[in-house]
Amino acid sequence: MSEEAKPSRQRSKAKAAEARREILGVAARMMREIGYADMSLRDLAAEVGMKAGSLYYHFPSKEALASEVMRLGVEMVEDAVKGELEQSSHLSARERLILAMRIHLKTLLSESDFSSAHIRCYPFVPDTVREELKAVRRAYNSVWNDIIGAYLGAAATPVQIRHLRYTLLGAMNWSLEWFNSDRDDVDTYVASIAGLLPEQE
Amino acid sequence: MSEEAKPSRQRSKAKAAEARREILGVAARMMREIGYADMSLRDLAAEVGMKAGSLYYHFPSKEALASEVMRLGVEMVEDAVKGELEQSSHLSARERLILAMRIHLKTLLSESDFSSAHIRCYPFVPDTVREELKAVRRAYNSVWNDIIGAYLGAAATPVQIRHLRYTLLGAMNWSLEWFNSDRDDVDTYVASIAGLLPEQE
DNA sequence: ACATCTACCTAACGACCGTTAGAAATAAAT
DNA sequence: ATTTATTTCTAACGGTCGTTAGGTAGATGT
Repeated sequence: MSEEAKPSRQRSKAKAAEARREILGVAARMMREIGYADMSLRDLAAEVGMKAGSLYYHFPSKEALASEVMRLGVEMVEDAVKGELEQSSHLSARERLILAMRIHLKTLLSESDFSSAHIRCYPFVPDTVREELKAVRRAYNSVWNDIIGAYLGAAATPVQIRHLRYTLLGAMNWSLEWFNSDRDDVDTYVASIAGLLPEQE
Repeated sequence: MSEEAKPSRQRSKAKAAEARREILGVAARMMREIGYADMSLRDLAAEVGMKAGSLYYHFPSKEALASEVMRLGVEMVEDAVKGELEQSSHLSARERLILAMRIHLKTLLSESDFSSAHIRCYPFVPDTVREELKAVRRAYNSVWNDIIGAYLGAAATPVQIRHLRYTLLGAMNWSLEWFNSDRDDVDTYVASIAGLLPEQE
């Protein structure tokens, strides 16, 4: 309530923040669709109703913009997965794993251009950007290590965990290459993967 | 033996063919490493000891060059997988599936820059190139449909086959993002995936 | 010997790129 | 009304890109 009535100094800062968010959103979509290299700042600016130079009021460089898009992409899936898992402590380790897959896939395929932009662009983004993303990526990896470790049980070796993580994340992230929301359904595909995961004793 | 003594008209044509092959090989490696957009024809030419314009003696455009690299990439895995399967008709459907995975992965990770270039660059290559690749890609997909169909048995539905294909190809192709030949081993990873594939009755 | 063909080079064209300095516009504060 | 701060624009810089036209050195053919 007091938000809208605040002194106008705040309003203008809110305006800048909104422009920033819009730039990030458009950048995420463009990176997902055409990649980092082919995303020109002139095209990006045009889509948010600006000229290329004006973007530099909000971001110091194309690399910094892309880096933020991709960092948000990891944080979004991580928050979604962790948030859902916290509400589901009553589930079995296997059910929690399957739940995590469903959330990861839903975020990727229908909710976050940021996450899909991260996955698609990571291999070809400048080294400096990849370096900046190392920490968030490791954090998200460790989330999956926990989930999979709990599923495989105490006898699981680190390499077993790592391999299963690669297999499952590969099976999920690869969906960016084929998933068509007109034809495909996230829950059906998750069930299909889940069929490969036996109950552990 | 008569090859080296052939009239020099042949020799010169062989020279051109060799330059062509070298260009293709370097292009494949560059596409895998830095992507289609960041591969400049000047850099590519320099690596084969030419100037950029000279590439146009061998290829009509960058798109055509990339298209040929990627087409060869599919044909290489396809030939490797089909060749190995033909020599292994005595194996069970499950064993044949696992064998196909091993060959696909080996080709991808240690033998063919062409195949990995295809996988990595496909999402961001010009539409015209993707269009040209539709046929070879469909052909390779149908190879996997056959293998997986035989594994799942007569009761398998098309969507079951498709989902398992996506899962397995995703798990394999994703290895381009993490596989490190100093630390990882193809056979070990294949065994890990195979552990998820139960024997069918 | 001369002519032809092969494989490459030189030099440039026009287009687009990320980025920057400084002006202009818009809104806010006094 | 004037000053101040915020946000965007203009216009350009230096650079790289794919591509092309025309030239050239050397091998080949007659």
